[in-house]
Amino acid sequence: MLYKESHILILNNVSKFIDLTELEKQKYLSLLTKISIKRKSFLMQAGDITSYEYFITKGCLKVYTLDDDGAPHISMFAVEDYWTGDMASFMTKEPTRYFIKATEDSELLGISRANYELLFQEIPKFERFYRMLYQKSLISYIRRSNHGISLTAEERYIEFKTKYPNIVNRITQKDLAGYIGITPEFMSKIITKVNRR
Amino acid sequence: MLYKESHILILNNVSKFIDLTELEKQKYLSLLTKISIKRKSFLMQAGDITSYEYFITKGCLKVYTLDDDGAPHISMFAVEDYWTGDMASFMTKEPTRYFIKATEDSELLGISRANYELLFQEIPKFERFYRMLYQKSLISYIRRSNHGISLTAEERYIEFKTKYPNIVNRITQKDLAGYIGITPEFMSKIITKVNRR
DNA sequence: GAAAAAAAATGAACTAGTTTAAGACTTTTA
DNA sequence: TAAAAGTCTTAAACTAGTTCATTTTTTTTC
Repeated sequence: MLYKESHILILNNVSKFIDLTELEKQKYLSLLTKISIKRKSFLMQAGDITSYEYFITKGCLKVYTLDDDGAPHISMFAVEDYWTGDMASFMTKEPTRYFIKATEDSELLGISRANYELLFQEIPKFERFYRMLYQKSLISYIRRSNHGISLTAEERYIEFKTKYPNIVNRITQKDLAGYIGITPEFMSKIITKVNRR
Repeated sequence: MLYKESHILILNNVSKFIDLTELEKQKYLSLLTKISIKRKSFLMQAGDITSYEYFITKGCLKVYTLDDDGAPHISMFAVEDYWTGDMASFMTKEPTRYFIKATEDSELLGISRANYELLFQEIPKFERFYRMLYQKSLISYIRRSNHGISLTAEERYIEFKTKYPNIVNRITQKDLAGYIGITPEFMSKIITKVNRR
């Protein structure tokens, strides 16, 4: 069977953890919705109740909250082969506190809450897939939550650059500051300092 | 069937997400190892390759790393009804960077790597249990990793006190500082300031 | 229950990161 | 392609949090 490029990407992602038969692949793909989104538009805004989780097949999006002073705090950049969304709102049906905005024209595959539940009934192997996906994410978020309180801003910047060299060049310095957790002004100083070496 | 108190605790924890038959319960319990650990002794030290994940049935433990200057950074306090361990080392068999030390005499139930894998074969429902457990943990670690970079130390302290009122009284101010990500001296100042209100 | 060890409080001098403001540079839009 | 909007840089004054040193209080140990 010949698949579209975006479908190949998501099937490869799934195959990192579980094997699917041709029939299961087709069933799985039938539960997904293709979404195109223009640069600068929103996939989600604070207050929304989100009914989808998303897999990025093309582009880049930023996931962030706004604090009381209106300053953005970026929790992740989602690029090709990443999953994103607000799991808390997806699970509890409570309004999200997140904004998700495309920083490039992007293409996603979404799975709705209903289809997510259906998926486990139809192909129980997906419990394993998500168990392993969440386990892996958990390891990196535990790491990140420790680094947020134990590393200096400069150390966090160097870590980000090393870990995601491909993402650094696709985002603005201002957004990077929002991810590292500092002001754009101080981000500018750090970058000047680190590059001077 | 009559169960030991510690077994009731862990079965209740599991039943938050999945239902087990009597036979499955007994099978599950047979895969667990009971561990007793004295205050001030280590469940795990940096460099160990950990082969267990742990459920706490009694007591309190702190999970932490030491930075280059030897300062401790506490990533969680594990009390009754919590799961702990180093998932990264448990999964990859690489040496851990964590220490886990009992702050009270404690009792745990451990599941070995071999039995963890066996569990999924014998009772596939456990894929679902761990999928949901990890999903829930993920939500709170995403939150924590954002708060680490976006809140002040005082705000993080107030959040911790509100979220875990039962834990605050069981740990030292010094350990709390290690969790909040500040020095014990500054922790002391914050507590004096907040309590003065 | 006394001695030792660890934790907590306090203060002064310091550093990492913020705020505000202004000018230069780059990207977007009409 | 010019104007507008947004991003980046620099610098001075400020604040949150650290470091170091000392004293007091609490907990542990024998």
